[in-house]
Amino acid sequence: MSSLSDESRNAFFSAFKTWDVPKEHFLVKEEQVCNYIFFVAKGAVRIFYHKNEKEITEWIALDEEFLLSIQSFFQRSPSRLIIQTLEPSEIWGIYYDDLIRLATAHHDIETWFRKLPSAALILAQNRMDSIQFETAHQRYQNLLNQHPNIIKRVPLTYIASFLGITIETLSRMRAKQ
Amino acid sequence: MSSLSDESRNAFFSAFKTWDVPKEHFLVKEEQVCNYIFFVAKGAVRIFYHKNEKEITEWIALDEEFLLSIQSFFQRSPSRLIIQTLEPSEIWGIYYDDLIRLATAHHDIETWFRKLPSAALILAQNRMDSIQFETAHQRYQNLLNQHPNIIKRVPLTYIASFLGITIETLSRMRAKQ
DNA sequence: AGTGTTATTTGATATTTGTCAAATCGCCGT
DNA sequence: ACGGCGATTTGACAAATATCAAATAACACT
Repeated sequence: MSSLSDESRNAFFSAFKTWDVPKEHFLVKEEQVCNYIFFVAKGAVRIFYHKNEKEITEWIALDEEFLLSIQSFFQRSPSRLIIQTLEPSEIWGIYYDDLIRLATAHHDIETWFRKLPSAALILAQNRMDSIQFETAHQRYQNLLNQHPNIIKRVPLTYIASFLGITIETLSRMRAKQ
Repeated sequence: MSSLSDESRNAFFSAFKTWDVPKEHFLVKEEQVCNYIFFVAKGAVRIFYHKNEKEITEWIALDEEFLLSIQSFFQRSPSRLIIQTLEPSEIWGIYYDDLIRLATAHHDIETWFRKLPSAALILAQNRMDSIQFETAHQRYQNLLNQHPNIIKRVPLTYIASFLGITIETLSRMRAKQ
């Protein structure tokens, strides 16, 4: 994003649609195609999937963060991931076809756009790393350091699910500072 | 790959270079750019990275499997991942520039190529899922079912590292069938 | 074949985290 | 302010896996 020219950036932001959505509104439902790259202008949104009967939180985006189902958006296929607001939120979104049009017209947008999946892959690998090699306590501390607002604003269930631990364990960690 | 026309497939395979490499040969060293998509025609290759002082196995490819550092190959940036043979192997590789040339000439190759990062993302997410929600024993059983040859041919250290458990635990699992 | 080296197995114990149950807190609507 | 209900905390205990140490097995080289 920082790599875009002013002109491209303007074109990019002009293409956004905006919505005011209530709490627990679905931006992408299960098996829907994710047609937008979303930007959470204000609010809180979780991205999760179903595993057995449970809902597994993959990420929680607060104010001024992008999110989407990369796989669904890029492969134009139904999404395993579900995207839902946790608070009343102001959401922006750029539609797939519009983004393709922009990418055709602006080479730097094209470049940015093309890098998204492999950038997401790096994030996924980092997260895997953290689940595999860090203790639950370290993961909690990292989240606390890097995203204190998530800890403050979001109910324990979602955080515990994101960290891959039980609510009880998370509660105990929180207790000893 | 199965989606390619015969013509494209021929063009694709003609573009491969081939090498006979000894055991413990590096196909990609740390911080090098991964310039090839590799195909392990015969042999065994591990892909791993350094975490603290340790080597973490990300995957082990045996005969007739593709592998590469997606992130490095697509972003043209230094690889965190290291690729090294575990046995004397016959390796094929298609060079980045050649693949780009092919993708320009053959639309189905372009499509295949473009999907690689988001396809890899799905695999990464599945693996994360398995690390997060399956027990070590389940992961071992799955590997045994899906890739029995890895268990047979590859030293415990690499397998244990891939499964995210200690050698001792793996040895014990193996003991009780 | 014999020796040194590395890989694997086995045992005892510690640690981390999960599970189940119950108590308490905090918020929402009236 | 009150009652109710979901969210969070706390406790006791169980399960899975790691750690450390030692024994044994497999292998590579002369």
